[in-house]
Amino acid sequence: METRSRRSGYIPQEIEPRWQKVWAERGVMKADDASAKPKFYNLVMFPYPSGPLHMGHMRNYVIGDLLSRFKRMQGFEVLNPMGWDAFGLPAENDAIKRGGGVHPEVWTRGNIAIAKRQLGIMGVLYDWDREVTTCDPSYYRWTQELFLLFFERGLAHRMMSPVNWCPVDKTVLANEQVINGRCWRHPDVEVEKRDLEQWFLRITEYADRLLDDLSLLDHWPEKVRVMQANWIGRSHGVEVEFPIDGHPGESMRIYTTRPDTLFGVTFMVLAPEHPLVEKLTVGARRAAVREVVESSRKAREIDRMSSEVPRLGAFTGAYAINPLNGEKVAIWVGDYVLITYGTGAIMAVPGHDQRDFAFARQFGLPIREVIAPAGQAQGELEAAYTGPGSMINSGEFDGLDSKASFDRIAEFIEAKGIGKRSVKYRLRDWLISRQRYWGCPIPVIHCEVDGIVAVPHSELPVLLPREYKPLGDNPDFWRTKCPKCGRDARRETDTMDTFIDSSWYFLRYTSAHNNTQPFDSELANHWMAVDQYTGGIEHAILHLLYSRFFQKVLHDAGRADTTEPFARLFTQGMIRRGGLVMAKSKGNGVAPDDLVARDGADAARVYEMFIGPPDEDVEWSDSAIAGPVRFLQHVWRLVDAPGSFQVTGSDASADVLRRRVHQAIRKVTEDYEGFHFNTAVAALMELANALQAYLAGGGRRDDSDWDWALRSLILLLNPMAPHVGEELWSRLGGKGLAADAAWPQYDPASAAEPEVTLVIQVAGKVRDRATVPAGTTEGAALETAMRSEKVRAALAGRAPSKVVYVPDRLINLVP
RNA sequence: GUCGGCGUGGCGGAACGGCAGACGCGCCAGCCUUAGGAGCUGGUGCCCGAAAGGGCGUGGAGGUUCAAAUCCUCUCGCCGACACCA
Repeated sequence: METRSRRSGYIPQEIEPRWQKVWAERGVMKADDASAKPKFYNLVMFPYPSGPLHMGHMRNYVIGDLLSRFKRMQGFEVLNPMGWDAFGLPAENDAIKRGGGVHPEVWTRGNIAIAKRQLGIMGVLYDWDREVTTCDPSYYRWTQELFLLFFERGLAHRMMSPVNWCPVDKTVLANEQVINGRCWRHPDVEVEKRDLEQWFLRITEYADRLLDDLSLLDHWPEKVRVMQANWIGRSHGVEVEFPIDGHPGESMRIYTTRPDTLFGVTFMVLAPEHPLVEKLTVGARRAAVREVVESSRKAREIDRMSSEVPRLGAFTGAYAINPLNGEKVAIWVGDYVLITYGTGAIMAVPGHDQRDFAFARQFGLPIREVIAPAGQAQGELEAAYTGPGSMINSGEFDGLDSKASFDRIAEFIEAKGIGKRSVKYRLRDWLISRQRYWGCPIPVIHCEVDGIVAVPHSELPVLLPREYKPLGDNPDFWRTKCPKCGRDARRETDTMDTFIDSSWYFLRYTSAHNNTQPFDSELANHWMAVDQYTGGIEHAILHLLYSRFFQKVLHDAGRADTTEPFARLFTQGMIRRGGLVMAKSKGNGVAPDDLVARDGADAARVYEMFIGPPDEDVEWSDSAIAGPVRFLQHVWRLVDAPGSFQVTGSDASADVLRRRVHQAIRKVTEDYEGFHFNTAVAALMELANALQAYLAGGGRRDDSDWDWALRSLILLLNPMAPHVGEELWSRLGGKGLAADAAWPQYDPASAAEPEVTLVIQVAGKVRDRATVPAGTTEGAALETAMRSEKVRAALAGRAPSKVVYVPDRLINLVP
């Protein structure tokens, strides 16, 4: 491929490898644990090495590298590590697909090598001494250690449960990995429900803290915090016992967040799986009820999740007694009630709950109004009224405000001993068992006598066998002895969800070679929390919630001071091409290798920053990279090619040049800090244009103003285009590496413009402009405005009745 | 359905309530050149006009304000998340 830059003298292919070598040799991005400088832990979500990286992935790493270089120049000791989320199904699937028997480890290691090389040619630097690879025994032995820590603290347990099963991956999935009833990896594959005994982590014990501490994360995107809060789904309600008519001692316990509607209950509904269904159903209703139970069991998860009517439902023949008003209400079984939430049973208030309303309509059940919006009953309802109002048809509670009555009624219920206040969560415990080979083995042993026994710490790691087949099919792996009694025992053959691996890797980076514990607490406390975490929004719930959970458990275990792992979070947008997200599977990826070969890494980096706001999705353009290419050539010629600009005779003022530089330093610094990289590029281009205008006006290249202006440009550009930065810095005789240079400082007074353009409006319309000294008074501005013929014409003889003056900006004359 | 985000030139996108369209791509004209997919100079929202100048313009309709892309209400369109959680 031909380069675009034959004539400019800027040949990226000649300088890039040279500087990459220098950075590596001098250990530019090595983090010093003992540095006296303020620390800055800059982290980009580590990748799953599934193959070559494309420019969609690269956006992330360029942002991270830019920040690391910027923060270093600002005087921080930067920790900027990288690693590989290397366990996972794609390694197995790919190995199977190719049929050639490629071992997942070989596949994974190969991909790591490719990605690592690609990061290198893009000029992206890391402290590779701290590299972690989650599939390496030197890492997963500590994942196992942490599992045992959870186990010993009662936070890891095994239980029988209806779980999500992906028939393609042949493994169970966490709730978080089921999207609309489908597997997160296979959007066209519906998950099945199976009853299996599985390992869970008790994340629900941390639900309150995970929710409440979101308020500490004021540098996280609001969107992510809202998503996590919704996922945790805490609700405050009341559990109430409804006695069963004709079954003394038996009662139906329901959960409601609307105790103010208790007088509006016209029927009750049990989930099909509820144990009372079998007990309560009367003979004549048995067939109909069984039909509902069977159909909903067989119904595909996806249908059951749909809120479309018709629903499955049947009357059981039994009645409950409303403990508040003594009314007998029919008990139904209905598939819209979930056994997994609350008590698996509800009181139905069709007047004020849309789901109950639909069910009542479908089966011709009564509807009663107990909340009136403006104190007035609405009569026949077309839909449930779910808003606030005052209570009616509610005995002694009539007239109470529906919202305010919550506590009144809750107290009443508690006083009568028929129920109690209760908090429920949508969040479920985290299912971590996976029936796969390529994952971290769960370090426990099943003994017929001693039950579940932890593998002794001294015997870790439980190594994955080399042979690629399910662990359950590998007796050499699972045949073992009980550590307690020494009898024959069976090793656990499930591996862990790979999200466990990534829930603590940021801690491992702080002492990546520690061989006595997962991480050194002192070093972790030094570097944590991560000051800046950058990654994709797709992890808003999964990875970010799990990592927060781990951090809190490790805090409770006395291993870490910090309770939140990531102080500041940035979620970058995705890059599309041809309207689709850039992805290997879509065949629309742009290889960094090709761009580097043609235009150089710096142009590719600048283009990725210039392409649009980093938090938004953007469309890749194959032609628009020409702008950044020209820009870098332009900068190059400012340093290197004295004769290449026409002199046009415009003014060359050193004052103007100095001002432009101070303005650019301010703008670029603020934009880097605020993640406005696209406008930072624009500011750098403007500065380059200002330097050129200075030359075009006959400005001299041998004075100190020029030299300082040029060096400032190079340093501001350096985090974004580091190879050009180093090369030109050294050609200008800069001391040391640009990467080690101090960030330019600006002086606000020197950045201020002495003259401003005053916009002159008449009745809010721009009629003229005038150049006036900064700080012009209102009186002088008005005088200037009235001298304008255009203004006088617009006023047409009328005198302004009102004058609005915004100093140094605008004057508006209102007739 | 609920919640959230976004609608600005041919294109990507700028714009503390105060000059709409910075910066760039593309395009047009000129210069330089053996050559141009290089470089340099200028132009480029739309309409009327030779020009000077004028009018109109940030999805649509209202509103607040001296002043609205920006704030408020309604509405249309696109995108995303959640989706029977009682």
